[in-house]
Amino acid sequence: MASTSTTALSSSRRAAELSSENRFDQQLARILEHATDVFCEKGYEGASMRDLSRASGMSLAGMYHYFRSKEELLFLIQKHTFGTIIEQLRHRLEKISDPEQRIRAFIFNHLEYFLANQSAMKVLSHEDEKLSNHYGAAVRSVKREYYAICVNLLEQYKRTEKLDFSTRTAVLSLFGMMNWIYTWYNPRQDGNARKLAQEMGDIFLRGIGSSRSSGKKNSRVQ
Amino acid sequence: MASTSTTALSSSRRAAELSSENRFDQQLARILEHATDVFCEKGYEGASMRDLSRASGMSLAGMYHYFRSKEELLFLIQKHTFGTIIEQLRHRLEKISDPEQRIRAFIFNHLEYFLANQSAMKVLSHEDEKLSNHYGAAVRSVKREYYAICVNLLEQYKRTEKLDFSTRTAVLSLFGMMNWIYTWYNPRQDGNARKLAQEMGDIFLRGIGSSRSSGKKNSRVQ
Amino acid sequence: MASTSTTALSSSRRAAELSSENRFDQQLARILEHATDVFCEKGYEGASMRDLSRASGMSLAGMYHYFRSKEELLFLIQKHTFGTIIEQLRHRLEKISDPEQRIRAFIFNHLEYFLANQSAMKVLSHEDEKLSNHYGAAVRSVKREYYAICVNLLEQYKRTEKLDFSTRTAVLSLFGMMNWIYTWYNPRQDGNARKLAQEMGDIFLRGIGSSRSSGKKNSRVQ
Amino acid sequence: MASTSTTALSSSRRAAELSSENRFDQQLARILEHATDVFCEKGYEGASMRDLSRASGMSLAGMYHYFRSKEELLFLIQKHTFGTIIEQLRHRLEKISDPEQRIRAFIFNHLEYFLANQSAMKVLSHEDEKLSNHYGAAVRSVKREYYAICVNLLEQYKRTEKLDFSTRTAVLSLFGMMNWIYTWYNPRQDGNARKLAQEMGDIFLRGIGSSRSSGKKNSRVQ
DNA sequence: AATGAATGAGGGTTCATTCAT
DNA sequence: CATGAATGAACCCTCATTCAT
Repeated sequence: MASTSTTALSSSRRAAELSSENRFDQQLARILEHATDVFCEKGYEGASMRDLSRASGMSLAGMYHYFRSKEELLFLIQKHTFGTIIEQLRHRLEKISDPEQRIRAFIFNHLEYFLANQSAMKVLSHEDEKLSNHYGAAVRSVKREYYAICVNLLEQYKRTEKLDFSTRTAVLSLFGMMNWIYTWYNPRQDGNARKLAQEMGDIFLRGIGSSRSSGKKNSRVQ
Repeated sequence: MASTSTTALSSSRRAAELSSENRFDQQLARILEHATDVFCEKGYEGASMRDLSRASGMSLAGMYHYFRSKEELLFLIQKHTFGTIIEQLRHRLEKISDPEQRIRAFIFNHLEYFLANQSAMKVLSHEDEKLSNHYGAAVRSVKREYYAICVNLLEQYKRTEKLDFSTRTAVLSLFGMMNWIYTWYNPRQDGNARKLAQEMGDIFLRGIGSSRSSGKKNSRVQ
Repeated sequence: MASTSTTALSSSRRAAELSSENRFDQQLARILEHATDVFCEKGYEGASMRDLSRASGMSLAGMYHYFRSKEELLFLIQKHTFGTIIEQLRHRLEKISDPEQRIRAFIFNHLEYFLANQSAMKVLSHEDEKLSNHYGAAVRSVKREYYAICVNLLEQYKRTEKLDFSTRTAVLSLFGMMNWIYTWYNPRQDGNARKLAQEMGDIFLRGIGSSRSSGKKNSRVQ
Repeated sequence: MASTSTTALSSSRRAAELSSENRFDQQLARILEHATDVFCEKGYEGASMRDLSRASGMSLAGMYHYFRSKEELLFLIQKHTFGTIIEQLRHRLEKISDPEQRIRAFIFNHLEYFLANQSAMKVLSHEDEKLSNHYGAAVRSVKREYYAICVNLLEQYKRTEKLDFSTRTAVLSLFGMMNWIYTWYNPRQDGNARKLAQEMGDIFLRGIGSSRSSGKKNSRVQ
C-alpha cells in the first residue's frame, strides 16, 4: 500500500548534483510517503509518532529535524498532495478545449491520482479539519482553488450546452462520487482509472442533462 | 448540534411503568446521543472518555455501567443508527411499488436521516473500520444489508426500464454523492432534504439512463 | 530535610470527622510537602514529575488528580507557604505594640518559619518568577502584601524614633539578610531562630540608626 | 540585558597578533556572555543547549568545540566571573589601608560588579550547587577565598574598633543584603552602585557597632 | 573550526480502564 | 447505580550529546 507519488518538494531541484538541500528534501519526501501510508491505515489521531518513525526507519527524535510537529507533517502531506494533483490537472487542461472533454479530463485526473495514491487521497479526504487555524487556512485555500477549477469547468459546460442545474449540488455530488471511492475500490471488480472515469463521467454528465453524452461510448481522455 | 434521534434500544419498552431496565435504556440512549456528537466533532480516536463523560454529565467511571469499552460505545452507536435508518426505510418502501419512486424514496430516506442526524451519520461514515473484528463483523453485516437493499432497487429499475449500466458503480456513486454531504452541507444554500433528494435523484436517475426522469420536476417522495 | 509545616489547606476542616474533602486535602498536603523537598533539592526545572511522584509514593498519573500541572503544584506550594507565614505573623503582631518589638517579631517570625521549613522557604526564594502570568499574579500579590507589612512596621518605627533612612533599601536589605540564610545556615554554628533573630535584629536595628537599640541585649520576642 | 564584562580568559592574550588561540578565546568569551544572559533568564536547567546556541549565533554542534558539556559551560562562567570580581577587588584594596574604607571598598566593588553584570551575578547566586563534585569543588574553593577576604576585613575592623559581634553572622548578613539585590534592583528607584554601597555600608557598619560611621555622609570609595 | 543529521533517554501530560466505597 | 481515586501504558515532544563530513 505504499504511496508511489514522485515528489517535487523543492523547486531548486533542477540540477542533477546531490546538493545538501536535495538530500534533505529527498529524506523528507521519503518520510512523507511512509507517513501518508500510516495515516491512511490508522488515521491521523490513531497514528503515533512512534508508528511514523518506525515506518520510515528513522528515530523518533530524528523526525523532528524534518518538521516541527505531527500537525505540520500532516500539513506537508496535504499541501504536497494537493499541489501535485492541481499541477497535473492544469497540465492536462492546457491541451483540451472541448467543454465536455475538459470535465472528463478533470474526473480522470482525479481518479487516476486517487487510485495511484490511495493513501494520500484517503488522508486528504479523511483528515480534513484536523489542522489548526494556522495550517488549516493554507490547506483550505488550496482546496478552494481546486474546487473553483471544477466549478468553472461546469459553468462553461452549462453555457455551451444551455443546461439548467444547480452547479453547487452538481460539483459537490461529483466530488462525493469520486472521493467515496476509497471506501470500496477493488481493482479486480472496478477496473482502472480510465474505466471508472468513463463510467462516472457517463453517469454524471448525462445526469446533469447533456443529451449528447448519453451513449457516446468512445469518448476519450488524454 | 445535538442528535435528535428517538432511540428504540430495548424491545421491552412497551409498558409504561418505569422499570429499572427502562431507566437503564433511557440513560444509555442519552449517553449515546452525547457521545455521537463528540465523536462527530473530534473523531473516535480524538475523543477521550473524559470528553464523553463530560458531555453526558456522567462520571467517568459511571459510563462503564452502560458499555464495556470505548469501542463498544462506538459499536452501539453504529448499530443503533443503522438499525434506525433501515427500519425507517423498510417502513417507507412498504407503501411504494413504482421502481423509480422506490429509488427516490431510498435517496430521500437517506438524506433526511443524514441531515436530521448529521453527527450520527458523520460518525457512521468516518469511523468506518475502527471496530475490531468482533464488533466490526456485526456492523459490516448491517451495512451489507443496507447496501443490498439499494442494489435490489436498482436491479429492479434496470429490468423495468431495460437499462444498461454497472449496478455496482452506480450504487457506490450514489452512496458517494449522499455520504459526502457532511463535508459541505449548509442549510441556507442547500435547502432541506426534500430539495436535495430531488436534485440528487434527478442527477442520478438521469445519469443511469432513464429517459423519463429528465424534466420530471414534479415527482414526489412520500 | 522533610518539611514539617502543618497545613491548613481547607477552611472547612473544623469538624473532626474525616470527610472526603478532608481526605483529599490531607493527601494534597502530603504531596505538597514531599514536592517541596524535591523542589528544594533539585530546583523547579530540575525536578521531574517522576521525581515528585516517587517522593510522594503516588503514581505519576495519580498526581494529576490533585493539581492540573507541575506549575500549579509550585503555585500551591508558594501560596500555602506564604499564607501560613503571614497568618502566623498577624497572630503575633496582634499582641505587640512597641514599634521596635514589632520589627523584632517580624524578623523572628520569618527566621523561625524559615528554619523550621527550610525546603519551603528555599523554594519560595528561589523559584520566584517561574510562574506564568496566571499563577504568577496571585503569588506576587501575596508577596506584595507581606512586603507591605514590613514597610509599615519600618515606617512606624521611623516616625516614633524620628529616624532618617531609605525605607526601601532598608526593607530590601533586611529581606536579603534573612532570605540568604538557606545558603549557609548550619544549626551547630549558627544556633536557633531566636539567637539568629536577636543578632540580625541587632545589626539591622542599630544599622538603621536607633541609638537606643545598641547594647540592648535582653530584648525578647514573644 | 547583555553582560558587558570584558573577559580575560587566557593569559596569553598579551600580544596583539590574532593568534588562533586568541581567536578561540574571543569566541569562547562571546559564547560565555550570551550563555550568561540565557542562564540568567531561564535558569541553568531551564536553558537548553539550543537556547544557548541560538543566543550566541553558533550551531549547536559548534558549541562543543569550546566546552565539553553544558555543565562545564556553567563552570567556566562561574570561575571567570568570580575570578574577575576578586581580581578587581584585590586591585582596589591595594590602595586602601583604613579598615572601614576597606570594608566600604569591598561593598562597593561587589555592588558595582553586580549591577554592571547582573546576569552573571544572578547566575552566580542562583546556580549555586548545580555543579557536580568535580567542577563544584573548584568553584567552592574560589568562593571560600572570596568569603575569607571579607572575613579578614571584618576581623581587622573589629580589632581596630574594639567591637564585639559574631563575625560569621555579620559577613553572611552582608552577603545576603548584597546578593539579594537581583530580586529587586530598579535603577530608577535605587540609584547607582555608589549610592547603594553608601546606604548599605551605612546600615551594615553602624549595625555592627561602629559609632563613628553614623552620620558620616562624605565617606568615599575608590 | 564548524555544522547538519541523528539518537537514546527522558520531559510533562493524557489515555482507557479498574476498584473500593 | 454511581463515583473519586488511582494506575500502567502511551502520548507528543525536547533534551544533551555525538559523529561524519
